[in-house]
Amino acid sequence: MLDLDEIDLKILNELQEDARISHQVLSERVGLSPSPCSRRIRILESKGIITGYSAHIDERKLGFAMNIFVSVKLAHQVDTGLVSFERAIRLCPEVVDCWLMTGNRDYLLRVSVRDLDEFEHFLTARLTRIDGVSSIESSIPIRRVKGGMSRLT
Amino acid sequence: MLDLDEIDLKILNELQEDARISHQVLSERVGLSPSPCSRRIRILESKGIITGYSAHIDERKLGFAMNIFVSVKLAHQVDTGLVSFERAIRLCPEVVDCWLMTGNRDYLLRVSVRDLDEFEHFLTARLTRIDGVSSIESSIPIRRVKGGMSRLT
DNA sequence: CATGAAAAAGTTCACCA
DNA sequence: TGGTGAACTTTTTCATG
Repeated sequence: MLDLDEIDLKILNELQEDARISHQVLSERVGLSPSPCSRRIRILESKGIITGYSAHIDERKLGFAMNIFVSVKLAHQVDTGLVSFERAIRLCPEVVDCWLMTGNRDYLLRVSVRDLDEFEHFLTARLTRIDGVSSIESSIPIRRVKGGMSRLT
Repeated sequence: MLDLDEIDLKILNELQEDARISHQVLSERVGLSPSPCSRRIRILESKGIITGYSAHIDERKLGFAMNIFVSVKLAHQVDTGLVSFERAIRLCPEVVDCWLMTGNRDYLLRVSVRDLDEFEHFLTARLTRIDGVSSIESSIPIRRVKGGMSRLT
């Protein structure tokens, strides 16, 4: 079903580092000519191994200088909690990352804000108003050491 | 210095959702013609607002089905701890994300592994062997609810 | 900033090895 | 599967309004 060889992994690696590289340059780097190269790309896309392409945007340059991790626990009695909580979270522009954790109704969020004032507003005007939210814990990172790329090897 | 208008934000949004969109289609969507559109893109790149383009790869399809968050605390006495720890982390293919947290010598990692066996190997053969690592706590997410995009608004 | 045309570059396809 | 070359599309640049 998958059958990825070394060349496919090289292609994935190159496209992960620069999605707008031309097929010509890409084909030279992976040691192929352009045609089979673009064929392989289309196969990788159709198999769902490549799921899309996106521009990387420097959030700090747009004014979102702060990241904050927030652990959220939902109240035990709320039965439709997960679905409605997740729907609410997806509508928050501040939340850039959200994981459902093992353990009961535990979420880990990463929120992106301009400053602490905006974070306080996010907490009071949004997060605490979502139905079923019972406890919140925040921690503040200083900087990102590594990130943004998928594991390939 | 920045001077981003509505159209620039639309461009960023479109490129974040599909970095390989053609300039023609993009220009239609943002309500411009292709020439000024590509000029704006180049400006956004040169200002460092767009920092790159990358393919999204489905890690699960490559066999990396599990994510694990790992909190690491470094021993207090290790002075060159941060630099050498970070260098070691950058060399671990399993670590897809790493944040330096506030609080003393605290890191939050996200590691991507095939299964618990590989995770155990990562812990015993890699992480615990890095100089200065004093305590480790793991938590396992069930699924990602939201993620992968930068905040724009 | 829009338009339109021309030049350059990139992509895709049929066909052969 | 990979290579070649032709047909096609897209991108870039420029003159003009």
